[in-house]
Amino acid sequence: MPPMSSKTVSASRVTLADIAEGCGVSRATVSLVVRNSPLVHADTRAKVEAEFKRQGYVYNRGAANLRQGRSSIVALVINDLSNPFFAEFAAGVDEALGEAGYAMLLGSTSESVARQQAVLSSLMEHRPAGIILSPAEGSEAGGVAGAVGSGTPMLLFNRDMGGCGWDFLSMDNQAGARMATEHLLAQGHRRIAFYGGFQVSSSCRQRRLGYAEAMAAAGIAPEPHWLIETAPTRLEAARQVAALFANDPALTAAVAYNDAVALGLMLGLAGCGRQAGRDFAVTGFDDIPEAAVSVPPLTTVATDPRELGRQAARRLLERIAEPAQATAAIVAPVRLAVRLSSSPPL
Amino acid sequence: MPPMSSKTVSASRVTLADIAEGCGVSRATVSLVVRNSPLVHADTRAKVEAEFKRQGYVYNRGAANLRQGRSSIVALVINDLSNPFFAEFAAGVDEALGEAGYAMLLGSTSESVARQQAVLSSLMEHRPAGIILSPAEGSEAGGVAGAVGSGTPMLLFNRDMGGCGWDFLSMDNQAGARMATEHLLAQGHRRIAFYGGFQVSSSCRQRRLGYAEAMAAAGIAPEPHWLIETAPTRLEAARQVAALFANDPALTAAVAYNDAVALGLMLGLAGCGRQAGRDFAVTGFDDIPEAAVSVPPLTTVATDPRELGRQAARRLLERIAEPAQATAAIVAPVRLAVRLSSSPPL
DNA sequence: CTGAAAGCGCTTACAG
DNA sequence: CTGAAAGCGCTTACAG
Repeated sequence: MPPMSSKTVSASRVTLADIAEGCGVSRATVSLVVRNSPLVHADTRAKVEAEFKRQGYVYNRGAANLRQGRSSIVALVINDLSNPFFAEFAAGVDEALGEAGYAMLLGSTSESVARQQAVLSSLMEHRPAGIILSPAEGSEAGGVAGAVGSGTPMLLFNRDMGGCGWDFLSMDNQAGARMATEHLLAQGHRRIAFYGGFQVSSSCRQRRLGYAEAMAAAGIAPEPHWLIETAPTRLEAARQVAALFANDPALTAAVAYNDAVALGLMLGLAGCGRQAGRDFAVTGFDDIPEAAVSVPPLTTVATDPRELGRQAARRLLERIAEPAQATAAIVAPVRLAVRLSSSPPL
Repeated sequence: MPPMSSKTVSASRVTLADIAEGCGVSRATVSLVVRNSPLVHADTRAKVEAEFKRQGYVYNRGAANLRQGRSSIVALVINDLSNPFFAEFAAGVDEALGEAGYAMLLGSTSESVARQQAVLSSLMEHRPAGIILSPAEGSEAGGVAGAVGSGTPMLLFNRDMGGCGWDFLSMDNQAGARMATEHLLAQGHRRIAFYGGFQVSSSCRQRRLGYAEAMAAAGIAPEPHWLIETAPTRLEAARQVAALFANDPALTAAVAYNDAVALGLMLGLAGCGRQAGRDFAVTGFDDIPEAAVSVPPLTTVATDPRELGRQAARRLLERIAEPAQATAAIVAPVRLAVRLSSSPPL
């Protein structure tokens, strides 16, 4: 006599075979139902679906992927999730991935190249269909390629690593810095510094390029000491403010590498007896939430990180669908949010 | 004649069998090597590991998990990644999970119960070893249980849903609000409102409780209209400020539900001819980055969301290791960050 | 439209 | 310490 079991279902151990047996069809048929194949008769489908409910069936996508030799996972590797810019980016990636039926595996590197290698290797063991990587500062193409291999489509975000056949998405750093500089020029500033960031980073180079472009167009040749390098953090930016005026006390404005640097700069200005937005103009880059509420509110180049995330995911999915297509470098537009920190010179 | 292939390895299609064949051992042996079994001879291990390198082998954790009937993935489901509090929390979860060799599958719900159901169901198909869920506003235990089943350990974060045999981790809302209220009382305030949040949310109820406790201890019976409900957003908080003074223009301070509400409240005060930190004291909750740089800087209850994330992950991993143990409600301590927004009354 | 058999890449007993 | 066989839960041809 069979036991009166399977009324209470044992924790999601229900398999396709159980369903098949439960309603008297083959496993193949159940498999077709689960994947919405039109081959199966409506009555059969209904019967099978009722059995799904009854037994509490949960599809095992891992098993399916193993058999099919594909994957419904995309890995996102980010330097710093606690940076709101990347958090928004991740939210955008998740959004677009979810729509396409992919799940997102997330890893973070804390800007450490060593951790990045470890995280990439570990994520690869889950056989993602593709990877979105925002490279840690100082990443090298060789190391990353070694961890990822050549079989997994990858899209680089924010920092390029020398065309290794990967797609690359970034915001238009050059145009952004150009817009910020042009804005300051339009306010009547002439002696404008470019403040902060590491020269080695591609985003810093691009922003400096935009700055130089605008200055040149205005017929101004920036002095070498108008270019000040600092770690891209608030604290470091605040510390270096003295260096800004050491060589040229007549500077009246600065295009900061990013908002963190700009906020640090504004803080440091006070220590030099100057006040941002009053006797010195500052612009930032990123438009982090704080920018709108700082004192004074910070004029900055606004990007839409969530939209960037969506774009990154969509582009990667395209490549997953068609791996052979040519590699692309996508540049997303930016806009200037003008606030009080960028007033005309005295 | 065999082809001279396999010099350039075809994109990570290398399997254990290839390695076994490549160095003349059985697949079982290679499997033992990959899992660091002490059973295998050092020479054999070295030979196999050399072959890993040579062929560029990547372990397929999905296949291993399928066979072993376990999982090395944990799913994190969060209401809003663009909220820095949750982003930090996620970073902490990721950190602790990584240390333990787990990968993190991330989903976000945008505070939508419907999306939460969809996300949970979708993530379950990847057979996570456990789930950390920060429930969307209005979640019900039944729905969540339906999507997750009873076989997967789950830890709830931040919002409880009526003891369904799940672990629950939250910060000490009650103590935090009590501390904030006591601080205002110590400054000499008596007519103190509790401002913002939805009464239905457990965190709001707990904070109100802490507020009431401190008031009672000071011998003050809060008037009913000192409790003002608003959506927990800056905008809504700013809009409702008039309501605050409609019934009682003599209020001198408010304990705000969280920092967003507090910042909105401070904004709205200006519209009523008052100034936070000068003729009205405000405290917040969360210590978001903006709190330190707002004008005036916001006194607030600081939590350490990254540490909360680590704790959540560690607790979940414990339960995964030992599913039978009793369910726990973990309350993480908080501290008060005193700043200028909470000055004494005029 | 449905069923029996083989296989995805791994691990697990079970012998040796 | 190593090997041959079976199986995790699914899908894929291939017959019917």
